[in-house]
This record gives sequence, structure tokens and C-alpha cells, in this order.
Amino acid sequence: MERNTRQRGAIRRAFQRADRPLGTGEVLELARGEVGGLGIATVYRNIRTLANEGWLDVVELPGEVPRYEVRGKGHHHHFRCRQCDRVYEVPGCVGSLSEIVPPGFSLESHELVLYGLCADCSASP
Amino acid sequence: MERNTRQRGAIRRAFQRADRPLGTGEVLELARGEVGGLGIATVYRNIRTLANEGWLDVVELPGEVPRYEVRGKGHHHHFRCRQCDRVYEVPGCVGSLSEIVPPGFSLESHELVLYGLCADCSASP
DNA sequence: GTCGTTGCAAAGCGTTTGCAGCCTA
DNA sequence: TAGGCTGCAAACGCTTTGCAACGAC
Repeated sequence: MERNTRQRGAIRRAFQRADRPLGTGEVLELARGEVGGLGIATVYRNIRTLANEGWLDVVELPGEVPRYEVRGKGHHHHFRCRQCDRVYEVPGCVGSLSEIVPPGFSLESHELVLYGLCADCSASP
Repeated sequence: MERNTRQRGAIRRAFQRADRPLGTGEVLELARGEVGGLGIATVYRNIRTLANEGWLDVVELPGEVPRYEVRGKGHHHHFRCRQCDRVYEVPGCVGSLSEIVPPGFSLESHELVLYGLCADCSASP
């Protein structure tokens, strides 16, 4: 059975307070504010546990370390601002993907990442 | 000045024959067909060299090690087989991406990755 | 002959695992 | 009290680097 330790609670709160995708290093830094001696192995183990039980979603962008965020909506994609590096959720999706799938291939899922300038950075470059 | 060694030639030909993005392990395996004692460090060093001179493009999929492909193809995306883990190039592209971009955001580029079964794995599961 | 290149081994670096002791239920 | 959880350190997998020998030009 799963237990509620100080360490796991601190890691959960780190994600809830940040309200954005966090990497393992950021989680360690934030959660150590509550639990001083927190070890990196504990962060990795808890992130895996929380992801397995569906409390966390994995956010993986090409060429970047995995981030994790509190599980939110269903199917969505991400927009990454090339200026401020923030990542935003993008509701909605493209249609007619099956048209470009090569013959004989069977499509099961897809990932789409948009790059550009977010509203803030477009307004004040 | 750059030299044409047997090892570099074998690595170039591995990419040209495969005609799909290759990881370092795949390159090592393929190029060893020509140069038996080829070392993994040589593969890494040559991939870096070929990428720096523009002969190779880097293909990065979310959460995976980088792959590389010969440069010069037009705009395309990638299909990753969840069974054999190979990555294929997919010509063509989705349309109407601007519809899902949030108001105020400006879209500059995008990455699309398709997941499923390739033709080989669909035929013989 | 020069010096870019190679294979080997060791070093990095981020992540995972083994273990003895701790602490939640 | 049982056994899940933790911190530490070692192990791990992938990539880079140091070095002496090799070989393209």
C-alpha cells in the first residue's frame, strides 16, 4: 500500500505550486525547501510512482530533458516559445493525419509541437 | 583539412543505404559490415563532424536519443514504429495548423511525430 | 613527414538500483 | 510490528575525452 511520507508530500506540493512542467533538478530544488536532506534518488522514484498512478503527466519535447506536470486535460499538444522558453498547452488537434501515413503503416498516436512566439513575447519583443 | 578514411566512408554509406534516420548504435552495426573493428567513439566523432559540415541533420524525437539523417530532403516528418523502434521519413504535412494556435501567438515552425506499426511489423506481428 | 584520424580505455553525466536503517499505517 | 520508503553509494547506459599508434595526402 502506498504511504504518505514527508518527501512525497513535498514533491507533490512542488508540482502544485509551480503550475508548470518541472524537471528532476527543479523538483529537487523546490522540494528541498521543505525537506532539507531530500535525495535525488527519492525524487526519481516518486516521480515514477506519481506518473504510474496517473497523478503526473510526462512532457517530453524533442532534444530536451523530460518534464512532468500535474495531470490535466486529455488530448492536447504544446507550444514552445523560442524567446522565453515557456511551454504552453494547446487545446485542439490537427485532422486528417491518416492522409500522410505511408501505405501499409498503421497509425496509433501522434505528437505535435509548435514553435514560435507566445502572446507575451509577440507583444513586447 | 578533412580526410577520407575508410571509417568515414563506411559511415556515410550506412546513412545513404539506410535512407532513414539512424541512431549511433545502428550506424555502428551497419558500418561494421565494411570496417570490422570500427569503434563507437569513431562513430560519434564522425557523426559530429558530418553534422557540423551540414551533411547530416539531427532528428530528435521526444524522450529518445538523437538520430541522424542525410540532409537535403524537403519538409517532412517522422513515423516511429512502436514494435521495431525504427524511424521512417514521412513526406507531406498536415494543413490548417494556424487554426489551433492560441490568439496572440505567432507560429514559426512545428514538429510532428507519428506512432504506430510500420509496414513490416503490420505484416508479421 | 605531417597531423588528422582511429581504437581502446577511462572519465563524465544523468538515471537507476542494492542495501541497511527509518518511519508510516 | 510489517514492509513501504529513504539516503547513500555503487552500478548503469550512453557519450565524451586522453592517448599512443596509424595512415591519408
